[in-house]
Amino acid sequence: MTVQRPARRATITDVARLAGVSIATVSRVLNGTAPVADDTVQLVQQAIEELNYTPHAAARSLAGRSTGTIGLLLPRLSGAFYPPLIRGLETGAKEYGFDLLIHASVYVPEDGRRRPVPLDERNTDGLLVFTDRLDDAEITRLYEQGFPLVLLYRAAPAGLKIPSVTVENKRGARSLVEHLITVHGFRRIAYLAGPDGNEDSYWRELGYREALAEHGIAFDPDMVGCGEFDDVRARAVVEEWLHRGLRFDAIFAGDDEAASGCIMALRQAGKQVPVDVAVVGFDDVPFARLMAPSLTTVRAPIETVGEVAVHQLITLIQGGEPVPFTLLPTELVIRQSCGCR
Amino acid sequence: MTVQRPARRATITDVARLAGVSIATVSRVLNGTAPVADDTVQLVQQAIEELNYTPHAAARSLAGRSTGTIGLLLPRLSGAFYPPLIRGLETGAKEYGFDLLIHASVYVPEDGRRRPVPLDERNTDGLLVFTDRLDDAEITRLYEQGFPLVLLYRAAPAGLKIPSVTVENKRGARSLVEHLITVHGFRRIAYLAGPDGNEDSYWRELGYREALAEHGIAFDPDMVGCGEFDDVRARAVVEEWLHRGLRFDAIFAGDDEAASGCIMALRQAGKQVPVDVAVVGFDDVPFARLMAPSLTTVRAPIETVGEVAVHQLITLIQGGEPVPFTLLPTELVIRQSCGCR
DNA sequence: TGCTATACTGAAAACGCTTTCAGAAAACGC
DNA sequence: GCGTTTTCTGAAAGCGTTTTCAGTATAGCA
Repeated sequence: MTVQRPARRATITDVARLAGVSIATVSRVLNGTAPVADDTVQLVQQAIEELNYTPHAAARSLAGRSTGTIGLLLPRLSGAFYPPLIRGLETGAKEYGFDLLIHASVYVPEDGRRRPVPLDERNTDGLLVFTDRLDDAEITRLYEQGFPLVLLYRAAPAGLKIPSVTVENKRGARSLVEHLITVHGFRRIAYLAGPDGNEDSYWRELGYREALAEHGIAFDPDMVGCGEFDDVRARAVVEEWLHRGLRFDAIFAGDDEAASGCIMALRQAGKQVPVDVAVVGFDDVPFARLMAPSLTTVRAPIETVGEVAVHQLITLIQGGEPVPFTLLPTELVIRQSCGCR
Repeated sequence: MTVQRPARRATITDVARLAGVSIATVSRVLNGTAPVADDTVQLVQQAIEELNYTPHAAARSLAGRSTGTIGLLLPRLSGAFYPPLIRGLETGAKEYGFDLLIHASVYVPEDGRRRPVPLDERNTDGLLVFTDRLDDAEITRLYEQGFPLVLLYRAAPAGLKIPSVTVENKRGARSLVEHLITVHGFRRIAYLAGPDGNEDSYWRELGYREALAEHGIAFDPDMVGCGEFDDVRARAVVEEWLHRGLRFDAIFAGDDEAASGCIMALRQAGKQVPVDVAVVGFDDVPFARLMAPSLTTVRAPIETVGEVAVHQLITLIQGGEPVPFTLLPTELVIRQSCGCR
């Protein structure tokens, strides 16, 4: 019976002492980096078991080993869009035995100076970058250092060969708006853009404009507002439109989240969707089919994006050659909010 | 013009050299742990600026400083339930200038041995524990070590004074089921439990049973299935019930996620909600009001749970006295899926 | 049998930081 | 002007790992 130690976490030294070997040996059995005699392995493993030892991640990464962890940088985590993405990432990470550490950068650089991101080359083996907060300078630095990076829903800064994975935004948006025009005969279609500088939004707007042009409808800047892919923002914009007396027979809400905001605003104002005005979204998040009316949207394979991204990242980490650019197909999903059926 | 260094990250030594001081001094201006002459501070800050230096978190935590980070341990991250929770946590963390690192433990201890959790006392200042994966032994160890811990939606293991925050599950469930009974006259009400061992589920079932008993309805074990708070699981269970010919006029789905699964199963089978069978959920996640039919449920202040939890944790971190147990009130939200209006 | 390659092991340096200790310089009190 | 604080600073130890280097047995081979 040994005396009860203070509940201090066991270190490699404790293990070594208990097993009667040097810490170097313990490290070796831990990592399998050099041959160790079977008996010794036994001893060490017993000691590890007994002390309930786990290596100190910080120390390990300090000493320059891999961390077995990949990081995800997000602007935020609220919204129906993220769960499927995360699920895809989890699936991918799990498959390769990596841990996923997530940082939602809630910080706005209010005081002018941006706070350092707590996830970087020193505590992860690679980074998935979704946020546009991480500026190009930081990305460039990491890239030049050879640190594995994969970009989600955004293209690499000019000149950098960083793999990125995204979806066919333009094509999806275009077919969606074309449906509105050709099937339902709508001509006054409003668009709710995403956050400023958002690439998804940029391409979706392009698809929207192309569809308009294709069918001889003039683009009217008054018909585009900024819903920021957010339900409350979108709601406010639509309320403002209504208040202003803007006429439209359909709204392409930018994404599903914003679509739900539109519907709430319209309902509040006594308008029926889709008979008075049609509303369509983008993404096909899980609740889209459950909404009243069920939402016509574009299915973006969000979960697949996650899986592919992790796959690319881990390929990179393991020294392989990743696919530089992945564009996942989108698919029109006709339900009722456009006026069908 | 200095020669372009390899894109190696600057260390404290680089800063010290550039500023012409010792690393100790740099550390001091960084942390304000001892008085430093104004001129020296200037010099050091200039050097930091120039080298774009950020301290190495791992090294810092190794050397025994606080990390400015709190960790969140979750079983998973997919599902409509999490976004509001996370939003609350983010709000709270931001308020105190802490970073939030999230680990969704996707790992099942398949090979018998549980993998170490990558978030612990060595890389965070405190931990929010949601998952039931983290076993009592580990919790106990951390607790005895004096490490700040707050439990979400679960009570502390016997004897440990760990603050926990949760919602009035029993009361909410009870009033929900009573509504079904007294207002709509339902007698055959099925219940979909959550994952095994889940405390929320335990209390909700208790509320369900109490309501039944109160109104002289016998509890029938055949009428409870396991939906695991998951839409696809719930859907499967309801399909199986239908297949088996189980009779029920209402389903209390355990949570909103499961409720949406129920509705899909029923719709698939040609049953109308709520005229053929009523469905009610729990949580009032954002999409509940948008569903068709809109979901009668119990509003659990998920976001508030997050905020309160962070608050408690940070109180603990800063050496204060936290509230040992917080029980947030729930509120019945009547919509249409129960048959009202 | 003697020599060499191989299996195994430990000492010690290194990773980037914080902190203690002690010393030097400046300020203060009389 | 002299002792005594106080302010400021640097050297060095230590945090828990990995890894290099230098061994010492042991096995293999002629």
